[in-house]
Amino acid sequence: MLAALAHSALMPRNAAVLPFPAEPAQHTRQPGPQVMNFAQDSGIYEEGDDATYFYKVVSGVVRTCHFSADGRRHIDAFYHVGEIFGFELASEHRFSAEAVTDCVLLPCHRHGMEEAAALDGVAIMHLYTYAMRQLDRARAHSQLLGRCNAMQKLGVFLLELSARKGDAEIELPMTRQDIADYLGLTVETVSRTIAHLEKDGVICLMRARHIVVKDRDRLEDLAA
Amino acid sequence: MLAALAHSALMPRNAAVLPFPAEPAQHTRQPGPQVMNFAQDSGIYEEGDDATYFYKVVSGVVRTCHFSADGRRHIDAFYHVGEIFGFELASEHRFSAEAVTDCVLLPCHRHGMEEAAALDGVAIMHLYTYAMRQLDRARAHSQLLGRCNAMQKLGVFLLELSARKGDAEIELPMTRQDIADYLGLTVETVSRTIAHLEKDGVICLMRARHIVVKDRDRLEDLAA
DNA sequence: CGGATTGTTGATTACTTTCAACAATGGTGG
DNA sequence: CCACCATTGTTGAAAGTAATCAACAATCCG
Repeated sequence: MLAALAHSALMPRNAAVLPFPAEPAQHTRQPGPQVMNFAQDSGIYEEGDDATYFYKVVSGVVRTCHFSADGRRHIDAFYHVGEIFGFELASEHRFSAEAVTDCVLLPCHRHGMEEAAALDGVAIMHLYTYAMRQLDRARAHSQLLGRCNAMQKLGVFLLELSARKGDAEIELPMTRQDIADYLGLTVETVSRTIAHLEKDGVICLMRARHIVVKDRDRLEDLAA
Repeated sequence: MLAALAHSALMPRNAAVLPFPAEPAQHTRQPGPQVMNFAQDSGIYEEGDDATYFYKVVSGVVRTCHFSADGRRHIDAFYHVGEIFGFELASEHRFSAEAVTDCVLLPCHRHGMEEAAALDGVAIMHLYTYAMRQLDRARAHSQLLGRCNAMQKLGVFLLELSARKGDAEIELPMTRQDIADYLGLTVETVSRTIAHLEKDGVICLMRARHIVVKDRDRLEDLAA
């Protein structure tokens, strides 16, 4: 069991990885019949739905979000290939989930996971590790929202996307509105801030959704 | 094991409870020699310290925080009696912890916990439950920081304190600066917003640290 | 009592939002 | 294949909210 912990420590910091269901599904060119397809902007589940299933992203990007009484949307997180979302402690989902792009998802039955955990110490250790990683992510996000101005928020956001891809060239899967709702800004501010970064030569805006990080150091200074 | 899950579901939503160490310590009038005392504003651990110990609050209030390069402080969370803080996935603490008031804390050895978890399915289930509860808390905080104005932030903050105590009369253990750093505001804005709430008759400011919620409904409307 | 800390209040500034208009893009059907 | 329309993104001007700078009041300790 402690070996499982040690192993976890070696995994990438923010990865949302669970060992179930079996990995093969994401490696096959033709995903088995157990995967589901979701069109861009379609809902996967809604806040308050029974959390019977959680999902692993096989391809595409997913957002989890919450709508407040006055109609404003808060995006809690984006989930990329290989990541897990929708796993809850409570019986209901606390956020809605929607497809940012066309997606292939692998739905996993929650009770299956819990039964596996009951039988298998390693499985539950993974559950725990998953929860703690998500926690780190959520805390980092709180810090970003609480302490930073628009420029810093965008800086961190772009650096994260770039780091995830391991490349200075970023293809944004989400709209400006998505970015705004994730960073606690408005579309206009996101747009203006990106324009400002381009004017300063920190990034190059090839197309609206295609950005190249020109000066990573300066971006990191901003994001500090 | 599933019984343990069901039990967890009955516990208060945001409680940060772990079964270790044994509960008796918090019930004795004279805590045993294993507890530690911390004076107000003293540091418990610093960001980057080895996360050898985590802590349970026996009395007092603790804040976990992070200092950014430009000297600004972000308070991640406040921990009250019975709650656990400083439990990490990584080997180092990601935040500093400080005593908001004079505190009595019960330090717990991390490896002790992990060994217990390795041997005991219920123990690790509690670990998992703890992590997921903290996650809910962190996500709610992100939402608050990302989507709300000063008035709404203060509304939610005061309602939480009031709910925790189960009383409309609140004794604030923290300074305005603490509140500001927790809500992503400045001291001045916190002070002004509280004054505004008082002028509107929503709260009554007995002393700076002693607030009575006069009109809970209106406060909830603000906080929505 | 006196000094330091904490909290309040006022005036000004800065940043972000809001409102508005327009440009670019992408998908669809003729 | 192109034109058209809806969606998405950008930019400008004005307004609003919170931050900053500054001064003062209240409170807490020694």
